[in-house]
Amino acid sequence: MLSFFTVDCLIFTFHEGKLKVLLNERNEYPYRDWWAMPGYFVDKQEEMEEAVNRIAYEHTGLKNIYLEQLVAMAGLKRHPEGRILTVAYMALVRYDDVKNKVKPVTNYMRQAKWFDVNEVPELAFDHNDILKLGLEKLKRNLNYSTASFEILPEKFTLTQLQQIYEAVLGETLDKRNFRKRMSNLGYLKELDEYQTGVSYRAARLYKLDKRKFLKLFA
Amino acid sequence: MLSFFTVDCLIFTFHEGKLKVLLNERNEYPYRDWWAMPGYFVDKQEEMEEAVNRIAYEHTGLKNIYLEQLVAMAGLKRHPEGRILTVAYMALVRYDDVKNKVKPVTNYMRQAKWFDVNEVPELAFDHNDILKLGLEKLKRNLNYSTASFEILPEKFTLTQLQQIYEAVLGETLDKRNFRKRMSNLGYLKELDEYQTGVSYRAARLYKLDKRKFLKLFA
DNA sequence: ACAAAAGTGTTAAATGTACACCCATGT
DNA sequence: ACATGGGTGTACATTTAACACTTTTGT
Repeated sequence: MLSFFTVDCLIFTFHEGKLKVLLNERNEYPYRDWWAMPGYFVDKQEEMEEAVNRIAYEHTGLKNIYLEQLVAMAGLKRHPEGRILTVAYMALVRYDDVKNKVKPVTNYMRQAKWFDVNEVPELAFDHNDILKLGLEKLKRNLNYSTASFEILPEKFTLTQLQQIYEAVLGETLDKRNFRKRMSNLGYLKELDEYQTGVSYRAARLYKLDKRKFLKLFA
Repeated sequence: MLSFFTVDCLIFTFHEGKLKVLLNERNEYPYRDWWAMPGYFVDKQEEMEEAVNRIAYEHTGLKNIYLEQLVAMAGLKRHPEGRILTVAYMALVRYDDVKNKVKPVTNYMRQAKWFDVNEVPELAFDHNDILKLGLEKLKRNLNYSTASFEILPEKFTLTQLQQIYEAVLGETLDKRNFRKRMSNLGYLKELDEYQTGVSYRAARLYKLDKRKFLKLFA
């Protein structure tokens, strides 16, 4: 039994130095054939947080991702069949965990595909607005959240971390100052491991020290 | 014609050195006789932003206040008659503008009253949770928003400004450092006017220089 | 040997923090 | 004269910002 509101999922990842967002090609009216954020109706007897996880899974194949509320949209004209309120959620996933798994398990959606955030087409409903709000939130919280670490491989190089900062902030940063700042934060664990498979000097790998991070913000 | 979701308004002000929140005593079931945030059903053909302004007015008498979206709540048990989704908004008003005007114009609510944020009773629905989220948002944004200036008289003393910072952050601040920091921001206009009606040395008044503030954050 | 990215320090400026006393006003 | 809050400066520590070259590795 369907409820009278929907949830939408704004799912970001990071791959090849670019910030990406996961979109579905719709197979259902309205907006059939358009690209849209994964989203659907919440069931009558289902908590919204359960629904958003279920729907993320059904439309993308991704499980156990951490979704955080972003905004509610209720414009009278946002949906052609009359006002359908939607609550948008936002999540960050590691590309390596999911690269082969982004495939809808319902046929409401034809496919799921990663788009560079700078190359997103015109989307269904008000989804371009939601994306914009999501990017702003990402930017606001960059320094106070583990967002960058949820989106990177568990072991990452400082250059990868810097690329995320640059992609999210939309500006380039000084390498030395960036590294100094990150070390001073004290929650990066320097590993005795190095990148492999690159044709140049392999970079050292780092991990987030979650304990220290939490201590800092509690 | 009523819609199937509500909006709630979290309205803050500042008076006598304290941060206050505006609550209604309910005259309707459910939660008749309880205190609650001003809130009600959105009309079917009404934009949510219009609704929140209308409802704020009907339940408190306040007009033309700037409300910003805070969070959507949709717990299955939040409303005794089944899930009613609500979108909570947040506003800041000047006590001097409104002190004699907080009076409901509907009889859904018996009265509207300012509560010290530290002395709020158990509220209807999940309104205590919403209040907590609102206070956190206030704190997060304190340095990047005009919140403190919307809540103060247009002409204010530095001590009043400091009291807001202290109330919102929940800690005391050093007077000299606070004043130095505020002057350095460059968007306070020092007036040639002074407090009146106090039985001690009258403090100089200041205004927010909106132009300079906007330049700084755009 | 070349291409590609990794890695590394210093200096100057700006900002933040700790701290205590005299001043002006109304009663 | 006293009670009350208004108003002020200095020294030190920390953080930020600008800036360029050498090292390592794979091909």
